[in-house]
Amino acid sequence: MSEVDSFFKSAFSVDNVIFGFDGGDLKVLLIQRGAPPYKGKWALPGDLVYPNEDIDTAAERVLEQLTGLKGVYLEQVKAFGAVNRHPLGRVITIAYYSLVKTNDFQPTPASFAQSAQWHSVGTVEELAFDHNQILQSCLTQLKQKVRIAPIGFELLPPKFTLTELQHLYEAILETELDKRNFRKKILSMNVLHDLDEIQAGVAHRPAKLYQFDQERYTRFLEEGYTFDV
Amino acid sequence: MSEVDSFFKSAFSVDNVIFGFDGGDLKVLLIQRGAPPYKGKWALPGDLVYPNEDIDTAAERVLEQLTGLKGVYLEQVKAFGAVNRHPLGRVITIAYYSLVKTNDFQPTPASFAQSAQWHSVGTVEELAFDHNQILQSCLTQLKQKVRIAPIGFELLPPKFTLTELQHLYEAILETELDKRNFRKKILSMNVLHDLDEIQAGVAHRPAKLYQFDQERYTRFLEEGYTFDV
DNA sequence: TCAAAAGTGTTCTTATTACACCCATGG
DNA sequence: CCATGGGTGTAATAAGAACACTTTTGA
Repeated sequence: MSEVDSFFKSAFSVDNVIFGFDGGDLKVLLIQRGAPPYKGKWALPGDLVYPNEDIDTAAERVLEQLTGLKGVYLEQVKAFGAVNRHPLGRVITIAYYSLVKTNDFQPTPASFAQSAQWHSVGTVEELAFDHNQILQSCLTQLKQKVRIAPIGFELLPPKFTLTELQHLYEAILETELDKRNFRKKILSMNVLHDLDEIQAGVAHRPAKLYQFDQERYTRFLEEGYTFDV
Repeated sequence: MSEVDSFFKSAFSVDNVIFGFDGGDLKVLLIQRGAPPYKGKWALPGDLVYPNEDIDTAAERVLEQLTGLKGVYLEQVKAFGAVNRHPLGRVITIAYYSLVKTNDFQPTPASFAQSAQWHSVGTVEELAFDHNQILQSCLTQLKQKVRIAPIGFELLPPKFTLTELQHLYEAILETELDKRNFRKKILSMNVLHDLDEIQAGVAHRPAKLYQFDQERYTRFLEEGYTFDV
């Protein structure tokens, strides 16, 4: 084997940390590996990148195979490339995270998985490969990003209450927020559209429903507006 | 060729955006390519990752070959993996940036380069591959990071004046800062050690010299301190 | 004595925090 | 009528922004 060939004796994969929110905890969608190595262990969904496929496309493909979803929020975090991270060869992986609405689909284990299941981020067990480390990096990045960009909405249904939004931020940031201050701040950003609708069928005063106003946000961005929770 | 083999018909490289500061502009160290493709064009220093080499190690190696420096600030940004980003095959690259003190070395073109030279970040010409895009990503990340972590000091000599530090921040953040407010803020963080020394040989009132106090910063971090310019 | 950059405080404005009660609904 | 979560305002404090003059040195 020539020297150049040996450089090409390696592969790359993508791993996708799919975040969801069930109203209480921040969740991550894990698969149980259906093939060695680490058969039976929980892991992040991922796959090798096809030779003629962009890495972003590969990440979208992994997401779609597992959830059926297209066009959801997806962001690359970084590459993981320790020599021995994969027991069967040299495989560098590119980590992504996605934000999905848990009600939009039922996870269907893709070819590479025995099963797929939501796990609370706070109580994730030991995962295959270096996936705990990857999850941690994605979580750190999400925490930062959610404060400076209006991406939290990606985890909520199109219509939501302010309390739901607050609980989402509390779950992601792992902190408690003051109800009045949170509402004041989020409403003062002017990117929520008051739908003039209220919850139905709840055993308490029904809350108003809001919607994220993407158009208005885009317009504000052009004027130099910054989102900042 | 089997299907599995075709997955392994690819390589990965690292590219390292080496930032420096000359007192005025933020600089980036570019090489002029000595071999095809893009022979003669300016590019980011980079190299293929050896089969038995961690990607971080590869980035350190590229840096050392070009500068002779070890142990300097180095941070991964992200991977670039469009199918056609490299004209000769499928090559994914992992982008890093480093912060160096320009006075510590003279760049020596490594084997892969005809020459190496500092360029002002603001006036970088068209580079080889997708390197303009990579540079842009690293710059964006540096801008964010420099505000929340005391890494600016990595670009300055061990002893520096507050005005030099301010000019550095102005160059990175592409903004003007108020002298009094900047000094108040940076001194209130208590991570600068006043050396009780002053500049010599300047045709104006000599400035006091300061040093970044890494130990004190580390101690503060443990107490939950956050750096924030 | 001039030019050039160093050094220094105060006021005003804005953002952040802390905090407690009444309201609407379903059971 | 009770339990549950929804909804609201103000005062105190802290952080950020704006701003001008005196000092020290070398030429």
